[in-house]
Amino acid sequence: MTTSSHPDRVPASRRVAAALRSRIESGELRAGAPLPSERNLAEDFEVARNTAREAVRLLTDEGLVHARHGKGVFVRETRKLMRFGAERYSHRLREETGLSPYRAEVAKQGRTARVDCTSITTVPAPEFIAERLGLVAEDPVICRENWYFADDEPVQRGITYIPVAVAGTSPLADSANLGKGSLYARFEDQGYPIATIREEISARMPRRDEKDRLKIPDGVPVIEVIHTGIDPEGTPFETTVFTMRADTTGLDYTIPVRN
Amino acid sequence: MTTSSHPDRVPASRRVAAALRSRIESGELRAGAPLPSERNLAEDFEVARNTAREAVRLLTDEGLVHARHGKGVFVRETRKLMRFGAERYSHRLREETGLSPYRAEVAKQGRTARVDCTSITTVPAPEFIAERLGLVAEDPVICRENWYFADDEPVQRGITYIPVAVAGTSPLADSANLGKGSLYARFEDQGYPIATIREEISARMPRRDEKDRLKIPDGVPVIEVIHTGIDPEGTPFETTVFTMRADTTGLDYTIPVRN
DNA sequence: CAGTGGTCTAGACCACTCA
DNA sequence: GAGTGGTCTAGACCACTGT
Repeated sequence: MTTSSHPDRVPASRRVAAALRSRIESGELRAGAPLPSERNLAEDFEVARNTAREAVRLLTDEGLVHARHGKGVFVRETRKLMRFGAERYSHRLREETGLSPYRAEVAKQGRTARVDCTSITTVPAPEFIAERLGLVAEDPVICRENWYFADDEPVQRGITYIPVAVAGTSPLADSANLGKGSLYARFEDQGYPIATIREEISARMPRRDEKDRLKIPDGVPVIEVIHTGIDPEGTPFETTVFTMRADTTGLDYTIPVRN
Repeated sequence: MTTSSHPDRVPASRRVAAALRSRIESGELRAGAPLPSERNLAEDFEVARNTAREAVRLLTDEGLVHARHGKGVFVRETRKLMRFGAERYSHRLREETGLSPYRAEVAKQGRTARVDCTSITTVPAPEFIAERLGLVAEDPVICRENWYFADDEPVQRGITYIPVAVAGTSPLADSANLGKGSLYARFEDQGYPIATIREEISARMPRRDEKDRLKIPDGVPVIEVIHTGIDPEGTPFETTVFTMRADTTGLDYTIPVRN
């Protein structure tokens, strides 16, 4: 009766993880509180340190806790989300504040925005960009890479593709400093007021380089938005790929439904 | 050991991971192809099996590969996304097809939809629901839990909250079978045609139970959408929390920009 | 310095898959 | 039965953080 083929034996690492998880969910371990050290967990649960470590990793992969080298493992703080919506492209908001959509959003949350334009190049359009801009692949496009910060913390990256015909000789084509109202004001100058946006949204785990540059902790995915700006005639004039960390950033759209 | 003071700063597991990653990105290892077994990797790179295993785990956590017990580790297939947009709430689409928004979307992709309503209960409104429905917390709401499948694969879960005043004695309050056009047709019957939707989007790693029930592989996040349906007078009449796996599902919105 | 997590080793056995 | 990944042990040393 004691031994048999396969009892529903739960691996030790999951048992330890489940115990910790319930102590977190019950509120016994609050946000910011340290977990017992791996060596203590090993002792308390009578497992090897590697097994305790595996348990902690399971929680890390769920985004419940995060480790700080040399300090300990802590219950993750629930961070306030900044949610970005369609109104950030509003002409009125731009006129009232003179700010770019990103700056306006961050200012609204009482934080300090910074945007670094790290590169402006002309490249052949990748296929998925050409599709969205009504070009054929390899057509040249201006490619602007921007990094967005709030209180000096990296928040998102945006890579904007602009047909050369749209950018012309305007600052869009080569100037890092776009002036008052920023990118969308310049599109308006060029004869492309934004009337409609298309936003294609997905989520995935960050690649190593993204994780490093956006300082994304373990167990946190990124949201990827392929954003396309469209003028009143239905002509797309720019596509931007945004990549943002999902624990501090989200989206919020209010959309009329057609009948 | 070769050097003593400051040997190469890159841990062996990351070196192995980087080597595999570049073989994947170069196309040498295509989607669906097996990686060398952990024991082979250990031998080839002259590390312990656990170290090779750690390397594989790094790739798994990036969503690049996935392990199948007893078979091997395989480069993940890029699966075609089903993207859900606002037009799925369109009255016209409903009239033309007689289908619920989900069924219409899945049919459009040539797959077979199934929706299981697993529970209908009346509960006190959680705070975040009460906020969105203009209620006070604890007000009773109908709570409908639905599971959505495409070709018998689980795709998403939706938990819909409806004020009892809205549901009345209609099928919304208690019937799993909602009839032609489904949920949004019934709201229309009750005097709440959908005019506007608000969609709040975030992403996170799945909890253990979500991972199991949605059959989500390692390294794949979920997208969470808090959807609120609003009538022409601006009255919200239902809020649904959707949870969907991010490797097969996405969102696609076309939104007019206010000036 | 002591204590923490990060990496690594060299084994072992279990659970699953497939020929 | 042979080969795969999954779990586990009992050590070891390194890197980082505090005092």
